[in-house]
Amino acid sequence: MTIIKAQKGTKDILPADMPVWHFMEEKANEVFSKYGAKEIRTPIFEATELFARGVGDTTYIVNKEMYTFEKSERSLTLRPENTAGVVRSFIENGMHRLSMPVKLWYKGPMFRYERPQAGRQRQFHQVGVEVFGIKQPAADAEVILMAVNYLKALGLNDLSVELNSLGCPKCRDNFKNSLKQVLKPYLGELCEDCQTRYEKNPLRLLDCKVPECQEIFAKPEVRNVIFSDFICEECAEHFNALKSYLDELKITYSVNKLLVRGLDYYNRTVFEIKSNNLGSQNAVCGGGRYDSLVKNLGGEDIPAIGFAMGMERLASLIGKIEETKTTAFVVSNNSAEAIKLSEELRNNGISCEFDFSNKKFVKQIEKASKTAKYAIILGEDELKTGKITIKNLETSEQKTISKDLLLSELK
RNA sequence: GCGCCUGUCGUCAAGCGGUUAAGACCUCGGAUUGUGGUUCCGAUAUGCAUGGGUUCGAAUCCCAUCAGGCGCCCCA
Repeated sequence: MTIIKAQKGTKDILPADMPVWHFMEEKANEVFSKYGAKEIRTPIFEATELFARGVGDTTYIVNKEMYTFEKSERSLTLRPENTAGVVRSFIENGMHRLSMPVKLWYKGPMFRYERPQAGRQRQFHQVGVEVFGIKQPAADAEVILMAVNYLKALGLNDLSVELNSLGCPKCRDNFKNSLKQVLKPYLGELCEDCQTRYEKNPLRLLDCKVPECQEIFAKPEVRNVIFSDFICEECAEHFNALKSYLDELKITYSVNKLLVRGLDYYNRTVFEIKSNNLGSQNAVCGGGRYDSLVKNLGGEDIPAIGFAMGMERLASLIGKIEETKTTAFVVSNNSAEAIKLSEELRNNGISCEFDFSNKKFVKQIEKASKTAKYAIILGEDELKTGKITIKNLETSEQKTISKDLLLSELK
């Protein structure tokens, strides 16, 4: 019999990992609620077309990394990210008629067919926020604030915020054109990837790491274009306003002109939060503004901005959190009495286990000391006298009391 | 999709061509038939990811496959 194993790039989240995951989930609810965000859960699979139109059919994710399958002549895809799904739901449920802003947060598994490595799995989890309906830069600031404060609530401080503005479609086109123009003479020298990027998505040229391409980008005339303030007056105003909000809020950030992000829907503000303790997959958070996505997916013309964080990456930064012990463990050789007493305690809100196999008391207490705070000893002596012995397993204090007093002892 | 490295019990590992496949933790049992976290004993791999090969002889060398790690790519 061959043993069936978890599929490549997937992982069990085991009981020992749960305290960290519960911590991340509880903090998400706690922090995002403070900003008025409500949780939303959208389906794990959607129409393939949603991602092609939403995320963008020239993106790496949509082209190479989607889990797509056919069912009843429909093409379905396991979601590689959740923004498209949330936007779909926003439109479908008529949320544009709610009073703006509509703030939604989510958590859940995402799927991308990639080569796994540290901090990168095929099934992974994201927690994220989407804010709809506000075009003013204060919304950008608030969204970044939500991300930063969530990370703070998790106790993560050694992080840096990077910021950029991609401009609006208009000024971005100008930038793309001047970029293409200045690179034209060097086209033959660029790497293969960059040659396709040149045609399909010139912005992505900026994050190429091939040394030869970097050399070309370092040439003064190319550099001048890359680092030029290409964005139009309105976009620049938006970006400046955002920066001054962040300055006033004492959020430290750095502007990274090369920050582009791989999803097509972004415009104006994009940002990333990175950790220095993660190896090469070091981005814990990525996000930005996507003012035309709602409209492009058939909804009203509603601006939006959001971010997503990789929960596995967060978990590895948080480290280990101890499992909580159950409160009581009933030590007894009388299963009938033990199960009755245990259930009574549980009905009063006290977590409790008991020994099923009538092992020796030594063994039972040993087990109790590993999993519980109190041993409740219900042996022959106690059964005869109608009393109960309670032992605090941390302090070794022990007393025999009448059964009615047990609950107040445990509270 | 590409490159480099790794694969011995549930876990961490020693072993580097001839060993009875160390050791530690966990688990289970006993010392201790009603008192734990210390101690002491004992049990637990005919097996070294899988399949081929080389050799008198392979966990040890070679090849393939699978899985994992890291980097590129990409991204959370």
